[in-house]
Amino acid sequence: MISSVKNRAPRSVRGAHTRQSILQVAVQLASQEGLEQLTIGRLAAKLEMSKSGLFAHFGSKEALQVATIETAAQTFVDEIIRPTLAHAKGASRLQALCDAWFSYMERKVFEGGCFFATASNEYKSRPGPLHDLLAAKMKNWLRYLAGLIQDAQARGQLQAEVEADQLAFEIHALFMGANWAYQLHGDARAIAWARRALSQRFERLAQRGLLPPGAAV
Amino acid sequence: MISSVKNRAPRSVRGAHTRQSILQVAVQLASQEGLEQLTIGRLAAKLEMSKSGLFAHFGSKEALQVATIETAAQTFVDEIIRPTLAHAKGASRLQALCDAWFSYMERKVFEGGCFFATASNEYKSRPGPLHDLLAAKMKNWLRYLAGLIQDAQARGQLQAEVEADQLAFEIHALFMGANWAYQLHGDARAIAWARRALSQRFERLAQRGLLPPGAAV
DNA sequence: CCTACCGATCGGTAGG
DNA sequence: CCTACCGATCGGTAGG
Repeated sequence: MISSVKNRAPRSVRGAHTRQSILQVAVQLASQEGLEQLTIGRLAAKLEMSKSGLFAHFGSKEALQVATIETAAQTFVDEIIRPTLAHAKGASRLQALCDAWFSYMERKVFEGGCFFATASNEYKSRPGPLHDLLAAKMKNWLRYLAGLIQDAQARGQLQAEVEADQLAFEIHALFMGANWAYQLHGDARAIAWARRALSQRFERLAQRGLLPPGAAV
Repeated sequence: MISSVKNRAPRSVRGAHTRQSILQVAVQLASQEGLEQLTIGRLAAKLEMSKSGLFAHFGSKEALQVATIETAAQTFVDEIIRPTLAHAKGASRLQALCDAWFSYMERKVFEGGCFFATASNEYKSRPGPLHDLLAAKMKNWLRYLAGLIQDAQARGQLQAEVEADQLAFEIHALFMGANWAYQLHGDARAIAWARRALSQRFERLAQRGLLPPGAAV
C-alpha cells in the first residue's frame, strides 16, 4: 500500500523546522517516560501548540514514535559513532567508542539516559512494529560493536580466542548496567564500575603490548 | 495519615483469594508491558470481572501497582533467594544464586522476562513513589549480591582485592544484559554469553582452588 | 497551523 | 462483588 500518511514529507522549510523542534522535545520526553507515554496531547502542551497542529506533522501516533526513534538514532550516530571514525580501525577506535559512550551518558545527551535503553526495554517483550524497529537498530549496534572487535583482533591487538559476539554482548551489558544504575540511583559510581570492568577486560585481552599505551582506560 | 485505602486488608478468605488471583495476572501483564500499561480496565477484562469490583480490592491504581511489585518480589525471593539458602555461605551460595537466576529466566517465570528489569527500567528516570519503591528493592538486591561476594571473600574463596560492590554491579549487568537480549531478540545465545562471562570472571577471582570443583559453571 | 468535534478508554465514585 | 455513572484524556477527523 502506498502510504502518504506514514511517510509524511514536510511541505515547507518552515514545516521541516517545526517538525524538528517537535522531535527534539519528543526524544527528551520519550527518553524519560518511554514512547508509550509520549502522547500527542502532552507533547502539544509542552510546545504550546494545538494537538491537531502537531498531529498533522505525523499522521499517526505510531509515525510520531517512529520519527522520534529515527531522530534519537541520528543523535546517537552523531555523538558516538561519527567522532570515533577519526580513530584508526581496531583497538584505538573500539576504545574511543567506549569512551564516547560513557561521555554521552555523563553529558546527559538525553535527559532520561540512553534513549535506546529506555525504548528497547519498553518494547522488548511486546510484539509490533516498534519492537521490530528497535530490535533491528539494536542488532545493528551490536553488530557494529562486534565489527570493531574483529578489526582489533585482525590487527593482533586483541586476543582472537574470544568470540566477537560474546565480547560485544559484555560491553553492551556494562553500558546498559551503568545507564540503569546511574538513572535509577543517580550514583556515578556505576559509571566508574563499568569503566573499570571494561578496562580490566580489555587489559586481559590485549596481546604483546600492541594496544596503544593507556588505551585501556 | 492513617490510610485504610492504600493498605486495604482483605475482608474474607475468599476476598484474599480473589486478590491473589488478580495479582498473579497483574504481575504477568506488567512484566511484559510495564506497570503503567497495567490498567484496571484491561486487568478486569482478562479476569472477566467488573472494573469497579477489581478496583475495590486496591482502592487506587498506585496501590494496585505497589501490590503487584510486592507480589513479584515474593516470587523473586521464592525462586532465587530461598533455594540458595540451602547452600553453604560463600562461593557455593553465590554460584547457586547465579544458576538460579539463569534458571528463572529460562523457565520464563514471568512471561515478559524479569519483572524487575522491566519495572525498574520503566521508572528509572521518573520521580515518584513507584520509582522510590523499585529503587529501594534493587538496592537491596545489589546489597544482597555484594554480601554473598563478601562472604566468599572472607572465606578465601574469592580474591579480596575486587570491591564487592564492583563485582555485584558486573554480575547484575550480565543478568540484565541477558534478560534484555533474550526478550528483545528471543536469542538464547545471550544467556550462554552471560554464563560464560560470569564463569570466566569467577575463575579468575578464585583463589588456590578453594572454590568447589565445577563451581564456576 | 487552528477550532471544534468524535468514540474509546482512563482512574475513580455512588450506591447497592 | 455488581451496575451505572463522572470528568479527563486518549488517538484521530472534519473543515478551514
